[in-house]
Amino acid sequence: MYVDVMSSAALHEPTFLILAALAEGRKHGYGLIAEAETLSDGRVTLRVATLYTALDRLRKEGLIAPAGEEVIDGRLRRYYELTDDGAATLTQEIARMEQLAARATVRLRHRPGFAFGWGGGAWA
Amino acid sequence: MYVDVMSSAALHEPTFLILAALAEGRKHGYGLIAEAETLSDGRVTLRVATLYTALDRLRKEGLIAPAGEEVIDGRLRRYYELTDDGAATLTQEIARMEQLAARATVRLRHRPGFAFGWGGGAWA
DNA sequence: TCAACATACATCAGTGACCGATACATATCA
DNA sequence: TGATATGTATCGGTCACTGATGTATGTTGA
Repeated sequence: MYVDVMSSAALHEPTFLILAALAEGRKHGYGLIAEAETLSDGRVTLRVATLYTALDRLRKEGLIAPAGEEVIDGRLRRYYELTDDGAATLTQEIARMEQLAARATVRLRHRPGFAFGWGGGAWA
Repeated sequence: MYVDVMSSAALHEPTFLILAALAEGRKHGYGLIAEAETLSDGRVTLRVATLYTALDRLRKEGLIAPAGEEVIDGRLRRYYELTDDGAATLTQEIARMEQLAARATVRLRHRPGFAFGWGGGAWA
């Protein structure tokens, strides 16, 4: 299998959400859309075009793999699951995000004219 | 000024690095390339084409602003700085990344067949 | 009963951020 | 003097994402 081990290209958000959603276990297309919405607190709605092209691409890259088909209520479901390579990539991506977030936070605190209320910020 | 407050589109890595690099204070083009390289541990080299198109776009969006020009050793330097909107966007993006990273981590731990050694992982 | 809606699959053409290549100018170094 | 580093900037190509569209079945409500 051909795996670009040294790839450092950051995952786009929809792609990340697909891998993260599959981390729990196998899911089918529409299940992934629902899970991505949950993961992002409703911020991101996976579009079908994005989903199916991403699914195809990730399968070719060996990050996910088909995991059976079922017919539920007369409707076909195609399942996918994370491969070990996919889990490794996701792990790497999480580490990248955490490190960048941490470093950006430090720099923001050092910002000249740093203020606690910069207008429009919601601290929940 | 027109600001898309509810924008939920994730920043791409180069764009994020530019904003994060500017969080410390004003910087010029080549300074940003160096800072982005530092921030990403040498993983990401900002390309000039990416840099200048992003600088233009971010300026139009009001996230950064020109912050003076200088001539050092006969070479022109154009400086940029974060606007308050830019700092707010960066803050929001950091929160998004941290939340997604945390949630993805939880799901990965619940992964069926979860193993500690999945091949190729470097725990430093 | 039949139209509207939800579930579930899929494709096509357009957009926009990113990137390799290229260009120009000045300073330094071998 | 030719290569390398710093500094600016543009052009055309690639590719992930997206809006629109298509097909099919099951459910819900007037």
